[in-house]
Amino acid sequence: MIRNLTEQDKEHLQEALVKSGQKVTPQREAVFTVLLAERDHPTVDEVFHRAREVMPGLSLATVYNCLETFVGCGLVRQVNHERESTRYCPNLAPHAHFRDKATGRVHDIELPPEVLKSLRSILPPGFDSEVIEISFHGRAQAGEQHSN
Amino acid sequence: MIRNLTEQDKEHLQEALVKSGQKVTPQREAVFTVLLAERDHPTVDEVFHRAREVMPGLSLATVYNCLETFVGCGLVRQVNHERESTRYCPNLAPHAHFRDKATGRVHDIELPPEVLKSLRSILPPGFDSEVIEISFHGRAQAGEQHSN
DNA sequence: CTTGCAGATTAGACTCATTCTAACTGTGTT
DNA sequence: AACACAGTTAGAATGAGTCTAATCTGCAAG
Ligand SMILES: [Mn+2]
Ligand SMILES: [Mn+2]
Ligand SMILES: [Zn+2]
Ligand SMILES: [Zn+2]
Repeated sequence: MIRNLTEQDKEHLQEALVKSGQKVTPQREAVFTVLLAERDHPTVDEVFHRAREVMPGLSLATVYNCLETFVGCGLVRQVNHERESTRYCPNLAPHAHFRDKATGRVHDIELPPEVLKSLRSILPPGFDSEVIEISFHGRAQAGEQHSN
Repeated sequence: MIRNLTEQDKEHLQEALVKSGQKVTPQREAVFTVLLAERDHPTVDEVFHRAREVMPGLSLATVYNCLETFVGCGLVRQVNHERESTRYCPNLAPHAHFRDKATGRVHDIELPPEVLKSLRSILPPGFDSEVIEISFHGRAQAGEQHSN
């Protein structure tokens, strides 16, 4: 269930960390592995429990630290929905999030470049946006499986 | 600075409250007045302090209650940005939010119907969204005054 | 080798926005 | 008057997230 990182993934991790002057550690590998294994936008706590199965001594503080580090070096995105616990997403392609009212699950929604562009175009001159967050909230029919 | 509600606004408030089986109270009027007076997306605490100037006995709990009530009956929108305190917005037209990195201020960004439509169109069949939240984060040049 | 250092990890304390609880108030009804 | 009921209130509780201070872990210098 928590299969190991591919060589590709390891390189991706290492490059991003080293590029921002930080080290690859067993804890960071474990946390990153968890994020890639199941792309269901886990909360910190969920990451913590999953990672512990493979590294029992891991602390919650370290999970917070690792995730912050990953966000900082662009390996992972933070996903916020209203006041709920922060979730984490390793999908680096531009996408929106859909939270299912019924299940609480969060799905990735592909964001085509032209839609992104039309969104940017609504900003009046003088407004320069680095981050755009788009989140939907509603119902997804069962059967509409994870476009996770 | 906290000028009174117009007859229009009073009717709007009353209608929304009564329609959902709730009462118009002095506290609710005060909180609503604060929201309409300065449309700068205040936090609960900011609403609290502003409303107190006009109603010194008002409690923080009541401000939370009023705002929740208003959101519930569609008088006001909640605005979330990452993990910051929740803000409140009485602008009922469809719009996005832009948070200025430098000042922390939140600006309303008009959302034209065709952009809203193109956004809805990215949802795969089976996904039915009731709420769409769009937030930008970046820098607004001074001089780009409140498109509040 | 030792030692020193810097970054990383850890447990636990702490913060603070928000929620909850239980007492109280005000208004309208029997 | 006694009651019902929504709303208000102060303060306690919650809990995600942050901070602190004590280790740990490589690695590099002496
Ligand atoms: Mn969100
Ligand atoms: Mn937001
Ligand atoms: Zn995602
Ligand atoms: Zn707004």
